[in-house]
Amino acid sequence: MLDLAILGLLQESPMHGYELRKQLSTKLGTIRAAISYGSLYPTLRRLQTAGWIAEAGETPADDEAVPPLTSRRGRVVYKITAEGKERFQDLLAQVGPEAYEDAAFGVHFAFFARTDVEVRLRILEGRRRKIEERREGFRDVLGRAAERLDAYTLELQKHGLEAADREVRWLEELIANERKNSQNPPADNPWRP
Amino acid sequence: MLDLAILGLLQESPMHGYELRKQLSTKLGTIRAAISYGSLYPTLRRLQTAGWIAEAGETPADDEAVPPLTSRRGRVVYKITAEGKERFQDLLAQVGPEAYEDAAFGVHFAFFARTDVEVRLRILEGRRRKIEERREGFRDVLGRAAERLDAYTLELQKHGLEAADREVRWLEELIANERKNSQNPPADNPWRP
DNA sequence: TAACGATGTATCGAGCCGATACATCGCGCT
DNA sequence: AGCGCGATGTATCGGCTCGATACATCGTTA
Repeated sequence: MLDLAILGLLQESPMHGYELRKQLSTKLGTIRAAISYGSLYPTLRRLQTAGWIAEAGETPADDEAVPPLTSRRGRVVYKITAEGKERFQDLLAQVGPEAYEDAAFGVHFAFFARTDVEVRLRILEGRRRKIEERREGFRDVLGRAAERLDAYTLELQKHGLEAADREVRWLEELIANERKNSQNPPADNPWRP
Repeated sequence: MLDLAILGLLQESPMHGYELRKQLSTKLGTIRAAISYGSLYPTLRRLQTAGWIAEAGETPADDEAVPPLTSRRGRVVYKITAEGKERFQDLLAQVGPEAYEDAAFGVHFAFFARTDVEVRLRILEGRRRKIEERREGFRDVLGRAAERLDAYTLELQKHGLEAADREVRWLEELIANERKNSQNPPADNPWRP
């Protein structure tokens, strides 16, 4: 899940850890909050071991000795490898039920511009079903057990129901748009690097 | 965080793990999804070791031998202890910055009916500040960097902004209500067991 | 009575987070 | 010049949590 996100970002341009984290935070909106370094760095090492990414060297220039003193660790820039790009495409295409969860959905959605239309539709519809179920859960509680709940729990349920409802409508718009655009030529796939 | 939730529920009535999980899921609305058994059972044991909760026995009745055969594990009902009730009150009152995070906020909110007004206000206002910051983050991205983003990322940001905006308004309503009710006698603290 | 789904307890590996430590860089203040 | 301070940057550790899995019992229905 983090794998997909990192590979996707590195595909746009080489980057080091800190930058990666920042881009992730903004790109993923509410759904996925911020990624922590305790997850990021181990993942980077795992990806490097697997061969999906490699260090990019940051122009070593012409020094005689390697580090003069004070170990000098400096920033580590990573770039994606050819195998990494394949892996990215695989991850993009293979959509299991976990892709509808909050976090994973956010990541998948963030790279929709590089995803096939059919896959996009599959994900959006799966997500919609999931949120619809959540919405029905709220409805049930409010309908069947409202009198047994205190005022605050009730308020929380009402707010949850409304949020779910909005999200379903949002997804519906997106789905309708995909269908329309897949009829006549999509004109463009607006992704600006 | 799970501690608070479990102690709170057990205060309403003794319960076993499975039931605990169900109640949690519905009571906590969207904010906190479902709690997994991999978290629940270890936590229960920890709480029991600490002395906050104890097994309630489930009416052992009058059997001569303990388990006839087939180890017969059966359901384990837990009840809260006196120390546990103290602990619950402590956890309710001590509101650090972590109480404004999604998960913790949901749990705290779920037990607002048994929380002091000042504490309720502190939590609601802290939460509002947090969501306001999140909202500003979305605004910044949409204002400053909109032209550099692809259509889907843009859409995600817009949806995030709208959701954050709604939540701020919701919190504002709740805060206004608290203030109003803390002026004249609250009339009642509607919590039905 | 046999099958099946809901109920129920429990563990394991892996992922992820928050806190923490440490180092460097650029900037402004005095 | 010197000093501090916040942003940038890499890295680890303990602990919590999740998803998957296993296993057992109960009630209902075919």
